[in-house]
Amino acid sequence: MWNKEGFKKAQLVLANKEETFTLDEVHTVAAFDVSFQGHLGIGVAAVFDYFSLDLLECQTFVCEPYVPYVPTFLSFREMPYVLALYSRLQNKPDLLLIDGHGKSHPRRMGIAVQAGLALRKPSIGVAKHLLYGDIVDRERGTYVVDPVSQDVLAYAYREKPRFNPVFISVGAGIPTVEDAVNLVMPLFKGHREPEPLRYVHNVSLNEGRTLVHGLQQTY
DNA sequence: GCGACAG
DNA sequence: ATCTTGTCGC
Repeated sequence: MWNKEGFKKAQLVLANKEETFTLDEVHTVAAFDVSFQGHLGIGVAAVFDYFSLDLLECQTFVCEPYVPYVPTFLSFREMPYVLALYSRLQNKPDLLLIDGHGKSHPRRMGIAVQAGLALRKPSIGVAKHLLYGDIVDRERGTYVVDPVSQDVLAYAYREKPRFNPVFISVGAGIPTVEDAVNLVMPLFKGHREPEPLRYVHNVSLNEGRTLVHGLQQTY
């Protein structure tokens, strides 16, 4: 079984791990997302051309989650999907885009960080809700800073003035929040979330509904 | 003790 | 995340 203390220790150990990889030229980007239908989790990964946003590949992985969702331990629930999906990708991407936080996490160990470390690939987290940190308005925009160290943890980005922000944070292999923002900006096309994440989210929901319908026809 | 809490 | 109906607006 699992327990919070064990998870927390694992996160603290990982937090000291060295990142032996860095971001070089970005030609392709892969987005990951997981949705849930009943007792099943539907993970989806899609690879896109970074510049044209042409879809190069899309993979799906369905299985029951091993652990429940517990705040600050999301990665232990969703990482299995990310790892399985990545291994199935024929086109290994240059950059990972993860639905969730990176270092904007109480122990700097959001799922985007763990995914980047595990797969040895630069990664960025894009979350729809704040998990940890204080919102501060600065001249250059709205940021999330650590309440203790004041470190900049994320950038709150609004594609349009009326949109709720998404929180862009560094996962692994990327120096600063500014770098993460610069890398993700070209992927926004008028919606709250960047296109690759919108795509995998939609596929995940559709796959889930298809599965449910298929099961219902069994009755 | 109180409030917050990615997906 | 998911459970859920209609509704306002570009």
